[in-house]
Amino acid sequence: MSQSKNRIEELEGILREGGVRVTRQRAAILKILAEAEDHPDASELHRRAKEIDATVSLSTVYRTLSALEQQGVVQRHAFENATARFETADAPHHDHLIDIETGAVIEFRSDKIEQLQAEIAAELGYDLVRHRLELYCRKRKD
Amino acid sequence: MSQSKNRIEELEGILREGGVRVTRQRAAILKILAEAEDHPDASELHRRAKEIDATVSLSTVYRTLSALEQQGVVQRHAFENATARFETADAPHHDHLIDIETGAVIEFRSDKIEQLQAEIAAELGYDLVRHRLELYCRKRKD
DNA sequence: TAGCTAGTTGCAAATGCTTCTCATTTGCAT
DNA sequence: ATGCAAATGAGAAGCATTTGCAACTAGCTA
Repeated sequence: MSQSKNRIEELEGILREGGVRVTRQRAAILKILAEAEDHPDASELHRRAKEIDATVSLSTVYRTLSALEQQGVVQRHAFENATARFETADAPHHDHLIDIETGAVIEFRSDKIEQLQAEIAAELGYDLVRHRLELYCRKRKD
Repeated sequence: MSQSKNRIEELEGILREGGVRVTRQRAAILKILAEAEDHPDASELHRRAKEIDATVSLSTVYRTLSALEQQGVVQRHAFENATARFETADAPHHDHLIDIETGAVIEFRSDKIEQLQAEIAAELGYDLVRHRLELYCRKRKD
């Protein structure tokens, strides 16, 4: 896991450069986020972070997530009928497929769709700033 | 406006068939919705509905919207950092472009994107049930 | 047409997620 | 080491939305 250790140090560096202090609590949250393979929400992050540092409060989780989001280190997603979920913003841009039975999230990317979106915006006289594309699916039965 | 009058009677019929009573309050909300050219939120609908029937409460607006949504008569949208907005579900399926400066909503449709979405879901072993595609844009300057 | 009854209503209180307040603590530049 | 602005924990506050409850009413029934 020295891989993720480097990752974490890198993220801490980004924060310090952005004038954001790396506290014990933030280090814990950062570690949890960097190692997360899923898209946890604030209370799940809180639960996990407390295992590293029991003093982390839910307020701090929210405050840290906002700070990290502003630094571009974390991305926030608001999927349908659910609390906000988070992921580190290291992977290249992607959209999400949500399993409506389990809540599992799968990442995917389609350059064709990306391009079509920009074209549509342009046709309507707009510049595309960002988008949200979510596919709500059910596992194929057959 | 006898056009929209028919529309409203049609919607009322759908409700009655679904075992949902058409009360004074619901009739008012339905009329507002049928005539709306935009995508109002609950409190805006409340404001407008009160002009027809001053007794309509915000609770009833919410309860009615839920009922209408369940009957498939209304669609609910949760755009970024905003309260839920509603529209009648009569127009064929479409996605939305949101002007991030004014909050204005423009509807569009791309069969190519629709098709690509289904293909992506299939490739990942899923059946696409529904999706959400929103383009957050800024009006082109020049 | 009057009556019945389950569905609806308004109001206020409750929810649940997220943000804020404030007194106290702490990172980190000097 | 010191100082001080930034960060923290605990709990209160916000806000959109939902819910409990007692009073009403749509609309079927006789």
